Amino acid sequence: MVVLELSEQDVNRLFRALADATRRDIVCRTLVADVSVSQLADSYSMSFAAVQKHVAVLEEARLVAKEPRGRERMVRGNLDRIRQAQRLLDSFEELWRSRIDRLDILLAEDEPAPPDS
Amino acid sequence: MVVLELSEQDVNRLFRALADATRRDIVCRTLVADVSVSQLADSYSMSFAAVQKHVAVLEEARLVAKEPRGRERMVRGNLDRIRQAQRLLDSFEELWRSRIDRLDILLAEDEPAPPDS
DNA sequence: ATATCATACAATCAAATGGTTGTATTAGAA
DNA sequence: TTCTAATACAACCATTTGATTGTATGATAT
Repeated sequence: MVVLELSEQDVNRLFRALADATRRDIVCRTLVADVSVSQLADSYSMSFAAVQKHVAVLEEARLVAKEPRGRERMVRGNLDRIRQAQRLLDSFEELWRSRIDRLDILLAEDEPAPPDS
Repeated sequence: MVVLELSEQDVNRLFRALADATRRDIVCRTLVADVSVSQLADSYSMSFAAVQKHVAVLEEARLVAKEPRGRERMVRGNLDRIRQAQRLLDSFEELWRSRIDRLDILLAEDEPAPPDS
Protein backbone atom coordinates (compact mmCIF):
# COMPACT_ATOMS: atom_id res chain seq x y z
CA MET A 1 0.00 0.00 0.00
CA VAL A 2 1.24 3.43 -0.94
CA VAL A 3 1.70 5.83 1.93
CA LEU A 4 -0.12 9.10 1.54
CA GLU A 5 2.79 11.48 1.16
CA LEU A 6 1.37 14.91 0.53
CA SER A 7 2.58 18.16 2.04
CA GLU A 8 0.03 20.68 3.25
CA GLN A 9 0.92 22.71 0.16
CA ASP A 10 0.18 19.72 -2.05
CA VAL A 11 -3.20 19.27 -0.43
CA ASN A 12 -3.93 22.98 -0.83
CA ARG A 13 -3.11 22.80 -4.53
CA LEU A 14 -5.16 19.64 -4.94
CA PHE A 15 -8.38 21.01 -3.49
CA ARG A 16 -7.85 24.46 -4.98
CA ALA A 17 -7.51 22.91 -8.43
CA LEU A 18 -10.83 21.13 -7.91
CA ALA A 19 -12.54 24.36 -6.84
CA ASP A 20 -13.30 25.50 -10.39
CA ALA A 21 -15.99 24.15 -12.68
CA THR A 22 -13.93 24.42 -15.86
CA ARG A 23 -11.05 22.55 -14.26
CA ARG A 24 -13.33 19.84 -12.92
CA ASP A 25 -14.75 19.46 -16.42
CA ILE A 26 -11.25 19.15 -17.83
CA VAL A 27 -10.44 16.44 -15.32
CA CYS A 28 -13.61 14.56 -16.28
CA ARG A 29 -12.89 14.78 -19.98
CA THR A 30 -9.26 13.75 -19.65
CA LEU A 31 -10.19 10.82 -17.46
CA VAL A 32 -12.51 9.37 -20.09
CA ALA A 33 -10.46 10.09 -23.21
CA ASP A 34 -7.21 11.58 -24.44
CA VAL A 35 -7.70 15.20 -25.39
CA SER A 36 -5.31 17.89 -26.57
CA VAL A 37 -5.15 21.36 -25.06
CA SER A 38 -6.58 22.92 -28.22
CA GLN A 39 -9.44 20.43 -28.29
CA LEU A 40 -10.21 21.43 -24.71
CA ALA A 41 -9.95 25.10 -25.60
CA ASP A 42 -12.56 24.67 -28.35
CA SER A 43 -15.12 23.61 -25.72
CA TYR A 44 -15.03 26.62 -23.48
CA SER A 45 -15.99 30.21 -24.08
CA MET A 46 -12.64 31.59 -23.05
CA SER A 47 -9.31 32.16 -24.72
CA PHE A 48 -6.86 29.39 -25.50
CA ALA A 49 -4.42 30.95 -23.03
CA ALA A 50 -7.01 30.81 -20.27
CA VAL A 51 -7.58 27.10 -20.85
CA GLN A 52 -3.81 26.62 -20.96
CA LYS A 53 -3.61 28.20 -17.52
CA HIS A 54 -6.34 25.95 -16.13
CA VAL A 55 -4.46 22.93 -17.44
CA ALA A 56 -1.29 24.29 -15.82
CA VAL A 57 -3.07 24.57 -12.46
CA LEU A 58 -4.27 20.98 -12.79
CA GLU A 59 -0.77 19.92 -13.77
CA GLU A 60 0.79 21.54 -10.70
CA ALA A 61 -1.79 19.73 -8.60
CA ARG A 62 -0.82 16.57 -10.53
CA LEU A 63 -4.46 15.97 -11.39
CA VAL A 64 -3.44 15.77 -15.03
CA ALA A 65 -0.22 15.23 -16.95
CA LYS A 66 0.67 16.53 -20.39
CA GLU A 67 2.34 14.30 -22.92
CA PRO A 68 3.71 15.66 -26.21
CA ARG A 69 2.13 14.04 -29.26
CA GLY A 70 3.43 15.56 -32.44
CA ARG A 71 2.83 19.28 -32.22
CA GLU A 72 0.09 19.00 -29.63
CA ARG A 73 0.01 18.13 -25.93
CA MET A 74 -2.30 15.38 -24.90
CA VAL A 75 -3.76 15.89 -21.46
CA ARG A 76 -4.50 12.82 -19.39
CA GLY A 77 -6.30 12.77 -16.08
CA ASN A 78 -4.55 11.18 -13.12
CA LEU A 79 -6.99 9.06 -11.16
CA ASP A 80 -4.46 8.34 -8.42
CA ARG A 81 -4.59 11.95 -7.36
CA ILE A 82 -8.37 11.78 -7.11
CA ARG A 83 -7.99 8.74 -4.92
CA GLN A 84 -5.55 10.56 -2.69
CA ALA A 85 -8.14 13.30 -2.26
CA GLN A 86 -10.66 10.63 -1.35
CA ARG A 87 -8.34 9.22 1.28
CA LEU A 88 -7.91 12.67 2.75
CA LEU A 89 -11.65 12.97 3.11
CA ASP A 90 -11.76 9.47 4.59
CA SER A 91 -9.43 10.64 7.34
CA PHE A 92 -11.95 13.31 8.32
CA GLU A 93 -14.56 10.64 8.60
CA GLU A 94 -12.26 8.52 10.78
CA LEU A 95 -11.66 11.45 13.10
CA TRP A 96 -15.37 11.88 13.47
CA ARG A 97 -15.81 8.20 14.18
CA SER A 98 -13.15 8.38 16.87
CA ARG A 99 -15.25 11.01 18.58
CA ILE A 100 -18.28 8.79 18.55
CA ASP A 101 -16.19 5.98 19.98
CA ARG A 102 -15.08 8.17 22.83
CA LEU A 103 -18.65 9.20 23.51
CA ASP A 104 -19.66 5.55 23.58
CA ILE A 105 -16.97 4.83 26.15
CA LEU A 106 -18.27 7.65 28.31
CA LEU A 107 -21.79 6.31 28.08
CA ALA A 108 -20.56 2.88 29.10
CA GLU A 109 -19.01 4.14 32.35
CA ASP A 110 -20.49 3.20 35.77
CA GLU A 111 -21.14 6.82 36.62
CA PRO A 112 -23.68 8.62 34.47
CA ALA A 113 -21.90 10.50 31.71
CA PRO A 114 -20.87 14.01 32.81
CA PRO A 115 -22.24 16.84 30.69
CA ASP A 116 -19.69 18.41 28.33
CA SER A 117 -17.44 20.48 30.56
CA MET B 1 -31.05 8.06 -0.18
CA VAL B 2 -30.41 11.76 -0.43
CA VAL B 3 -29.85 13.10 -3.93
CA LEU B 4 -26.67 15.06 -4.41
CA GLU B 5 -28.06 18.51 -4.98
CA LEU B 6 -25.17 20.88 -5.25
CA SER B 7 -24.79 23.72 -7.71
CA GLU B 8 -21.43 24.28 -9.39
CA GLN B 9 -21.03 27.27 -7.08
CA ASP B 10 -21.64 25.05 -4.07
CA VAL B 11 -19.00 22.61 -5.25
CA ASN B 12 -16.57 25.46 -5.88
CA ARG B 13 -17.09 26.75 -2.35
CA LEU B 14 -16.78 23.28 -0.90
CA PHE B 15 -13.42 22.48 -2.46
CA ARG B 16 -12.16 26.03 -2.05
CA ALA B 17 -12.91 25.87 1.66
CA LEU B 18 -10.88 22.67 1.91
CA ALA B 19 -7.93 24.23 0.11
CA ASP B 20 -6.45 25.84 3.22
CA ALA B 21 -4.56 24.08 5.99
CA THR B 22 -6.00 26.20 8.79
CA ARG B 23 -9.52 25.55 7.60
CA ARG B 24 -8.92 21.83 7.26
CA ASP B 25 -7.60 21.83 10.80
CA ILE B 26 -10.70 23.64 12.00
CA VAL B 27 -12.89 21.05 10.32
CA CYS B 28 -10.91 18.27 12.01
CA ARG B 29 -11.17 19.83 15.42
CA THR B 30 -14.86 20.61 15.14
CA LEU B 31 -15.60 17.10 13.96
CA VAL B 32 -14.04 15.55 17.05
CA ALA B 33 -15.28 18.01 19.68
CA ASP B 34 -17.33 21.14 20.21
CA VAL B 35 -15.10 24.19 20.10
CA SER B 36 -15.84 27.90 20.29
CA VAL B 37 -14.46 30.43 17.82
CA SER B 38 -12.21 31.94 20.47
CA GLN B 39 -10.86 28.52 21.46
CA LEU B 40 -9.99 27.99 17.83
CA ALA B 41 -8.42 31.42 17.61
CA ASP B 42 -6.12 30.59 20.53
CA SER B 43 -4.58 27.76 18.52
CA TYR B 44 -3.41 29.67 15.50
CA SER B 45 -0.82 32.38 15.11
CA MET B 46 -3.17 34.82 13.52
CA SER B 47 -5.70 37.35 14.68
CA PHE B 48 -9.10 36.44 16.07
CA ALA B 49 -10.71 38.20 13.10
CA ALA B 50 -8.71 36.07 10.67
CA VAL B 51 -9.92 32.87 12.33
CA GLN B 52 -13.43 34.27 12.34
CA LYS B 53 -13.16 34.71 8.58
CA HIS B 54 -11.93 31.16 8.07
CA VAL B 55 -14.90 29.90 10.05
CA ALA B 56 -17.16 32.08 7.89
CA VAL B 57 -15.72 30.51 4.73
CA LEU B 58 -16.34 27.05 6.16
CA GLU B 59 -19.84 28.08 7.14
CA GLU B 60 -20.67 29.31 3.63
CA ALA B 61 -19.42 25.97 2.34
CA ARG B 62 -21.61 24.35 5.00
CA LEU B 63 -18.65 22.37 6.26
CA VAL B 64 -19.36 23.73 9.74
CA ALA B 65 -22.29 25.34 11.48
CA LYS B 66 -22.21 27.83 14.36
CA GLU B 67 -24.53 27.48 17.29
CA PRO B 68 -24.83 30.19 19.95
CA ARG B 69 -23.96 28.96 23.44
CA GLY B 70 -24.17 31.79 25.93
CA ARG B 71 -21.86 34.48 24.71
CA GLU B 72 -19.82 32.23 22.51
CA ARG B 73 -20.46 30.44 19.23
CA MET B 74 -19.79 26.76 19.20
CA VAL B 75 -18.53 25.50 15.86
CA ARG B 76 -19.50 22.01 14.81
CA GLY B 77 -18.19 20.16 11.82
CA ASN B 78 -20.71 18.84 9.31
CA LEU B 79 -19.74 15.35 8.23
CA ASP B 80 -22.52 15.18 5.63
CA ARG B 81 -20.76 17.81 3.59
CA ILE B 82 -17.54 15.82 3.69
CA ARG B 83 -19.48 12.83 2.44
CA GLN B 84 -20.94 14.89 -0.39
CA ALA B 85 -17.40 15.81 -1.40
CA GLN B 86 -16.51 12.13 -1.33
CA ARG B 87 -19.42 11.32 -3.61
CA LEU B 88 -18.25 13.98 -6.03
CA LEU B 89 -14.84 12.35 -6.18
CA ASP B 90 -16.51 8.97 -6.60
CA SER B 91 -18.21 10.27 -9.71
CA PHE B 92 -14.80 11.03 -11.23
CA GLU B 93 -13.80 7.48 -10.55
CA GLU B 94 -16.97 6.19 -12.18
CA LEU B 95 -16.29 8.23 -15.28
CA TRP B 96 -12.86 6.73 -15.49
CA ARG B 97 -14.26 3.26 -15.05
CA SER B 98 -16.72 3.88 -17.88
CA ARG B 99 -13.75 4.59 -20.11
CA ILE B 100 -12.15 1.30 -19.18
CA ASP B 101 -15.41 -0.45 -19.89
CA ARG B 102 -15.56 1.06 -23.35
CA LEU B 103 -11.98 0.02 -23.99
CA ASP B 104 -12.86 -3.50 -22.91
CA ILE B 105 -15.73 -3.56 -25.38
CA LEU B 106 -13.41 -2.49 -28.14
CA LEU B 107 -10.95 -5.21 -27.22
CA ALA B 108 -13.76 -7.75 -27.29
CA GLU B 109 -14.68 -6.91 -30.91
CA ASP B 110 -14.01 -9.33 -33.76
CA GLU B 111 -11.73 -6.89 -35.48
CA PRO B 112 -8.52 -6.03 -33.68
CA ALA B 113 -8.94 -2.84 -31.71
CA PRO B 114 -8.11 0.25 -33.79
CA PRO B 115 -5.38 2.52 -32.42
CA ASP B 116 -6.62 5.74 -30.81
CA SER B 117 -7.64 7.94 -33.69
C1' DA C 1 -23.40 49.07 37.39
C1' DT C 2 -19.25 48.16 35.37
C1' DA C 3 -15.64 45.78 33.60
C1' DT C 4 -14.48 42.04 30.62
C1' DC C 5 -14.80 38.37 27.41
C1' DA C 6 -16.58 36.64 22.87
C1' DT C 7 -18.16 38.08 18.86
C1' DA C 8 -19.46 40.99 14.73
C1' DC C 9 -18.19 43.88 11.19
C1' DA C 10 -16.02 47.75 8.44
C1' DA C 11 -11.96 49.56 6.28
C1' DT C 12 -7.67 48.69 4.48
C1' DC C 13 -3.86 46.32 2.08
C1' DA C 14 -0.71 42.97 -0.32
C1' DA C 15 -0.74 38.94 -2.88
C1' DA C 16 -2.98 35.47 -5.61
C1' DT C 17 -6.45 34.29 -9.18
C1' DG C 18 -8.70 34.24 -13.60
C1' DG C 19 -9.04 36.35 -17.39
C1' DT C 20 -7.23 39.14 -21.52
C1' DT C 21 -3.97 40.33 -25.69
C1' DG C 22 0.32 40.06 -27.98
C1' DT C 23 4.59 37.86 -29.40
C1' DA C 24 7.67 33.83 -30.12
C1' DT C 25 8.61 29.09 -31.09
C1' DT C 26 7.90 24.66 -33.08
C1' DA C 27 6.00 20.86 -35.81
C1' DG C 28 3.26 19.37 -39.66
C1' DA C 29 1.11 20.41 -44.21
C1' DA C 30 1.17 22.37 -48.84
C1' DT D 1 10.50 26.41 -48.31
C1' DT D 2 6.58 28.60 -46.68
C1' DC D 3 2.30 28.73 -44.42
C1' DT D 4 -0.39 27.38 -40.59
C1' DA D 5 -1.88 25.10 -36.37
C1' DA D 6 -0.65 24.16 -31.47
C1' DT D 7 1.69 25.66 -27.93
C1' DA D 8 4.52 28.67 -24.69
C1' DC D 9 4.98 32.66 -22.26
C1' DA D 10 5.07 37.68 -20.88
C1' DA D 11 2.54 41.75 -19.63
C1' DC D 12 -1.43 43.55 -18.06
C1' DC D 13 -5.85 44.19 -15.47
C1' DA D 14 -9.99 43.44 -12.37
C1' DT D 15 -11.52 40.81 -8.70
C1' DT D 16 -10.99 37.83 -4.83
C1' DT D 17 -8.45 36.16 -0.91
C1' DG D 18 -6.18 36.28 3.48
C1' DA D 19 -4.62 38.93 6.61
C1' DT D 20 -4.52 43.22 9.49
C1' DT D 21 -6.46 46.97 12.88
C1' DG D 22 -10.14 49.42 14.85
C1' DT D 23 -14.77 50.00 16.56
C1' DA D 24 -19.30 48.35 18.20
C1' DT D 25 -22.42 45.11 20.54
C1' DG D 26 -23.95 41.53 23.76
C1' DA D 27 -23.49 38.32 27.58
C1' DT D 28 -21.00 37.15 32.12
C1' DA D 29 -18.85 37.86 36.04
C1' DT D 30 -17.57 41.06 39.95
